[in-house]
Amino acid sequence: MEPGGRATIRDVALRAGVSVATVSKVLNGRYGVAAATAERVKQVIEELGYEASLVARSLRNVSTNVIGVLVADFEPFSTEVLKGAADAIRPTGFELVVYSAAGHAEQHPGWERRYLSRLSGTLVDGAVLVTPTVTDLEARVPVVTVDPHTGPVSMPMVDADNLNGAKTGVRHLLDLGHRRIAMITGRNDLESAVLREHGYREALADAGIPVQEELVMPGGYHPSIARESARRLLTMPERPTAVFAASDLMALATVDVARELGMDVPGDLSVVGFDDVPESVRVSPPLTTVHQPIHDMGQRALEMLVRLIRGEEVQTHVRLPTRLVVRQSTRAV
Amino acid sequence: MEPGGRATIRDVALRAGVSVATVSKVLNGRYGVAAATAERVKQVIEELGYEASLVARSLRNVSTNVIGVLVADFEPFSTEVLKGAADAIRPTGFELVVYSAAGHAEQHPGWERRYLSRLSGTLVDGAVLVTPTVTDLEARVPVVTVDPHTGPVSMPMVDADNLNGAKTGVRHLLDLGHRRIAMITGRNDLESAVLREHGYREALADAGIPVQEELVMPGGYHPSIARESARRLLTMPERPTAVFAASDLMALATVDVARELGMDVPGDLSVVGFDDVPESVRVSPPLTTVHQPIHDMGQRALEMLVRLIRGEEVQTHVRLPTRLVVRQSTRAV
DNA sequence: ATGAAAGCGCTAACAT
DNA sequence: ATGTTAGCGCTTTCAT
Repeated sequence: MEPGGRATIRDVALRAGVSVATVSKVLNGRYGVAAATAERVKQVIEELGYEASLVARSLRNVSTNVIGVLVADFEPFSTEVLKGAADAIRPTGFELVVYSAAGHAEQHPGWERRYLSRLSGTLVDGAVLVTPTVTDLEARVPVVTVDPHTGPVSMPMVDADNLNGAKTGVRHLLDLGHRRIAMITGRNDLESAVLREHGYREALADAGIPVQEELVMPGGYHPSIARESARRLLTMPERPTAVFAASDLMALATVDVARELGMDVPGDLSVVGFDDVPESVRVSPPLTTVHQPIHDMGQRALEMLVRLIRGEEVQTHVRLPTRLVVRQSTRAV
Repeated sequence: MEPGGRATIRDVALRAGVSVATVSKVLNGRYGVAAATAERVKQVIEELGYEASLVARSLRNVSTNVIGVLVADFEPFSTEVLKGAADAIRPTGFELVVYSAAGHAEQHPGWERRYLSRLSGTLVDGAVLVTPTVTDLEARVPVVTVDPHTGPVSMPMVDADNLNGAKTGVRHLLDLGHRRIAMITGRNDLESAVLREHGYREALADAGIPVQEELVMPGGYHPSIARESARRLLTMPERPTAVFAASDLMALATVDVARELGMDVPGDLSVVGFDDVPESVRVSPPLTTVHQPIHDMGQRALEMLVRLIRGEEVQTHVRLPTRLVVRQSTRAV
């Protein structure tokens, strides 16, 4: 063992005067080692601060006792899922490794397939995929997805009730007397975004108000695109009195634009967001928005995964309720 | 290759009618492969959706192009560090794996040593340790620590200016005319907590006010312990008019206790926290607190690590400034 | 009770 | 240009 280097099982074996096989047995509590020998080996392990390499071990073993969470990036949504997953993993005895494309995901669509391929069968016993773009992966380990994109979803999934969340948000505006309600949409390739738009349309339909297509503008979940759309909406001859945005960040952009145009929120314009990100409460006025139980989604996904790994049955689709949080960006007309 | 299973390099070799060595060469862009052969191999790789196992590869290679972040758990502090690290890693081309003890850390002090041992020399080229309890690890890869515990720190580290942050917080109370200022401290084994207490003492000393030891109470960074201390402080015959808590969560606990005792914050009691966690703005009244640039700490730590991996020089200790955020939990006496 | 040896998937030095 | 082989650190038969 080089100075400063990591001790390997061979270093331990050498120093204890036994074979690596014996050390391995001690390590894994297998039978067939004399008490005295085991004791000596343990002592050397202690001295050397030896710890078996996760990599070598998992190359050899079928199971690793490690669960993987794959994320495209660390942003508010994925980190919140992570917290939920961490809470759920505690009692299970599994350990957690999170693997991130670190923003290279856009350049490589299908990152989840590649990552899963790189990790499964070796490093992890199962994986949680957060907002994957590919939804019909086959892996040699169980996989659960959280808030996947559109497409045929062949994997167990956890998502929020985007449809009813959107309906509730729009109905809130309706209840306040708004009739000209615009929407800034998300990305069409995201199942959640599509459902939020459906919710908007259904809420209006339920109220007997025809959807005016010119009031439905793209936002792409991008503040800059949302700004553009907000500007066009708010400078229309007959402008809307309320805007429902498919995400908080887009709602916030809308508030900004309204301000720039000299309007007061909620005085001249009511705005409802979606997600309930931390920022939504830090801004002024605090944003009325539809809360997504992101933490719980992470928790449930992990629980499902563990059941799957243990060979138990699971519900293939868990949909968690959303709820409206009324703050101060909405007001009666 | 079993159906549904992962393809290995052998499957690719077999199907392309070449040796595994050739496939490996194609995979790594090495010379010595005929264009036609390379083409065929690439096609098979495509067909099979083959991706080299990270584990097998890193067992063999010295370098893996992966950076590890080791955290005891996913909580607000560590996830914020993660976001910073993710932002910093983007331009570097490294990928990120986060390994978590998932709450088993308390039971196994020295988790960072074990984890580092399990990962270094194999899975990762370097590691960032978030709030490690052990500060003098030697690993075979570069390591940078974020906000480490007390002790001889032999590794490069990033932390916040806890001393001046605390001084600023206390001085703010002093400026508001407070004289009986209590403190609820953190954990003595944490360098940051010790410095916060020093800052409190220095600020008082600078103002010519002797520290009254009965006003310095333990909080252990634990809301429940903080509650106990707050209760004792606030029921003293000559109770303090202000409390400086070493963390927001303890400050919030103090506010709760004050309420239970029928006091108004900030009317009857001013409270200053430390950290500026998201909750501090969600509560009522929003908390005056000392902001820690956690995101930047993660970013800087990762940048340092990459330099270290590349064999460049780094500053061994980076201390980032804190700043006071005045909200509504403080008022002049 | 102990150890020798094979092999997990991969890369690289060394044949051919 | 291609293949053979050794070996990374570990676990697990299978001998002894």
